[in-house]
Amino acid sequence: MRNAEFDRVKVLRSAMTLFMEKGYSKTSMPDLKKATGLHPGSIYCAFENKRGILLAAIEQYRVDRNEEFSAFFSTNEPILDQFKKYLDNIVDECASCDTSKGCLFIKALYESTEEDQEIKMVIAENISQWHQAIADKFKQAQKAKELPENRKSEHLAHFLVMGIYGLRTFSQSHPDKNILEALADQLFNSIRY
Amino acid sequence: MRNAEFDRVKVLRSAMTLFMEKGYSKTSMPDLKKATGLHPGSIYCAFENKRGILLAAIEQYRVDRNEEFSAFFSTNEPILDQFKKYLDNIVDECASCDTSKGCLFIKALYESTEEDQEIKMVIAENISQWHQAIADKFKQAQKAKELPENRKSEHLAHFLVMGIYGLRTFSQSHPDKNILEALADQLFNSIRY
DNA sequence: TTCTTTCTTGAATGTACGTTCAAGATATAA
DNA sequence: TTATATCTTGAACGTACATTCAAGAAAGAA
Repeated sequence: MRNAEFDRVKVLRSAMTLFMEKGYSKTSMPDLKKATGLHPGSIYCAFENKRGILLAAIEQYRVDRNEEFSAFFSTNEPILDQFKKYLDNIVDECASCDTSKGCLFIKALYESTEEDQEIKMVIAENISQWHQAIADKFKQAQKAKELPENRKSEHLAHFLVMGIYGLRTFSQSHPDKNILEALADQLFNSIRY
Repeated sequence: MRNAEFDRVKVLRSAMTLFMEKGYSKTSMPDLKKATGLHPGSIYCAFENKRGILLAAIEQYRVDRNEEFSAFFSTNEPILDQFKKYLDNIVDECASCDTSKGCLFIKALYESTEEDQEIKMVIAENISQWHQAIADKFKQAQKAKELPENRKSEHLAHFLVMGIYGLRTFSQSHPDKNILEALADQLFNSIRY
C-alpha cells in the first residue's frame, strides 16, 4: 500500500561508484548512507546486507556496460572502426585517472577471497557474456571480409579482453595517455593482421 | 644487548602470502600473528604498524621477483628463448589457481585508495624498474639481431608488461591453461614480428 | 654471578563497523 | 475521514579490529 521512495537504479549507481573508488571492504555503511541518502534500515530491506548491495551493483554494472557496448556497435560504420572507437573510449577512461571509471568486475575480482566463490562465479559469467559479444562482432567482421579468417573469432576476443584488462591494470600505475594510446594501437593491430 | 629472535625475511614472506591471498584489508593482526608466530608487540616494534608491514612486504616482493628475473635471464640461451621461459612461468602461475602466486603489485594497486598515494607511488616506481629491466633485455636482443629494430625496446617492454597484467587479470576469472597459453603465444608473437 | 639492556608477551583499550528493530511517518484503500 | 499496510528512521547492540603498554623473559656485558 506504499511504494519505496528511492530510485533503485540511482542507489545502485551510487554504490557502484563507491565500490570502484574505495573498494568493497573500505566502503562503510555510513559511506553508503551518505552517498545514497538511504538509512541502514532501508538498505537492508532492499538488499538484505552489504554483500547484497555489491551483487546488485555488479548486476547494474553489467546492464550499464551492456548498453554502452550496444551503443558503440549499433552504427553503420565498418565493425573494425566501431572496435577502434570502443577501444579509444576505454583508453580515455584509463587515462582520466577517474577512479570511478574503472572496471567493477576487475576491482571486485581482485578483492574477492577464496570464501567468496559466488562473487567470482557471477563475475566470470558476466565476463564470458562480454567475451561472447566481442567474439560475435569479430565473426561478423570476418564475414564482411574486414578481418582475415585464419584465426578464430573466440581467440581474437580473448586476446582483446586480455588486452583491455592489461590496459586497465597498466593504467593503475601509469595513467599516461600517450603510452596507453600506443599500447591500444599495437593491440588493435595485432588483432587486425 | 639482545637480538630479535625472528627471521625478518621469513616474516615478510608470510605477510606477502597473506596479503596476496586475502588482500591487505581482510588480513587481520590475528591472521598475521598466526602466520608469523609473532605477537602484536613484536610486529609493531619491527614495522611500526600494519601499513608498515605492507610496505616492507612490497619491498621484499620486489627483491624476490628481481632475483627470479635475473635467474631467468642469466643463462646462455638466446634472449628470446629466455623471454619465452619467463612467460611460460607466468602462465603456470596464472593457471595454478594458487592465489599466493599472484602479483602483489597489482593486488596492492587495486586495493590502494586515493588517500594512500604513497603506496601507489612506491609500486609505480617498482614497476618502472621492472619495465626498464625488460626494455634492456629487448635492447640486447635487438643488438643480437634476435629482434627487428623498427620498434623501440621501451615500447616492446610496455606491451609485454601490459600483456602480463592482462594475463594475470584474465586468469582471475578464467584460469584455463590452454587459453592462457594461446594468449601468451600470441602476445609473444606480436612482440617478435 | 649480577646487572642492564632489549626483546617478547598478551591482556586491555578505544574505535568503527555491519546489522537489527521498534517506533514513527506516510501513502493507499475503504 | 479512518484504517491498515508498508516504508523510513536512527538509536542501540554485539563484534572484531588495530594499536598500546607494562610486566616478564632472556641474552650479553662486567
